[in-house]
Amino acid sequence: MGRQPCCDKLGVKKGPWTAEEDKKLINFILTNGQCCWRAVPKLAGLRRCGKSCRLRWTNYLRPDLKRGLLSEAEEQLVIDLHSRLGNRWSKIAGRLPGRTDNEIKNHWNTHIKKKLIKMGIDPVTHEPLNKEAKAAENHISETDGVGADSLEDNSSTPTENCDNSSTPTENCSSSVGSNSLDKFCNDESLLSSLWMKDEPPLIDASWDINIPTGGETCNGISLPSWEENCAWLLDCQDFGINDFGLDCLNDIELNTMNTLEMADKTVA
DNA sequence: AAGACCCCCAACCGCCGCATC
DNA sequence: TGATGCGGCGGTTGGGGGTCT
Repeated sequence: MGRQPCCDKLGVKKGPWTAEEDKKLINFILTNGQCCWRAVPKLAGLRRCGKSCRLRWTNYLRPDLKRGLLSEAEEQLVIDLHSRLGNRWSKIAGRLPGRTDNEIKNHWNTHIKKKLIKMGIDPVTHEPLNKEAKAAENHISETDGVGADSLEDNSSTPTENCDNSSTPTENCSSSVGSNSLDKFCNDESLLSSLWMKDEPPLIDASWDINIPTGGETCNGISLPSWEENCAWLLDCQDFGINDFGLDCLNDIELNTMNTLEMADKTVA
């Protein structure tokens, strides 16, 4: 017997989300938190697959998301992490507060890849392109390696991952012929903060408990403020703050919103 | 002005790992 | 121990918008 599809294909809507659907999903999660995604569509009154709801929330609606292009620092961080982890976008995203794996993956494919090629660096191996032919010859004989896995375990420093890799993408980037990347890799304070043992996943932190107040930093990258994150939602012409059914917010959340509103008025 | 082309990114698809029974 | 359910991940796609001719 085959596996059941993740959702009942009949009557399930696909394609771009409407403002109305977003509202429903936001309302539901603000009220109930993130629980069983499969049940979310039904409980929230959405004709969507649970998977689709999860994706929409994590990639677009989550209030702790940073929006806009990746900064130079973030880009360099992505490059470095990719050289160590390969295409494990969720792991990479976990090191970039406010960024999603989808966003990083997209940015990699549309911007960074081209940039690296232009710089003469192979985006897969992070080796200089003219070395690729030689590297390919030698690669077959390289079978053992722990680089990325040991990184995931946070059991060693980055420089300790440089010896062997099971795949080209997991090679240490120390040999990359990019001055800026080398400079970045040699930023000990930044890197040490990235590879700290027992460091909790950044992205996985509960957004509704630790609402960033703005100006905070993580790994040297500034976190978005609650205000900034709400702004884009509130700017949507189709629905304003009340349309989200914010009456379902708890006191803390409402206080936060009120404080921000007051601050807005003060600044204005 | 309009058609062709390109770029970007939100969303989908299929697979995998883990938990549970 | 295998079947099943679920969440999560990474690859891919398609459509909208921008640019070029």
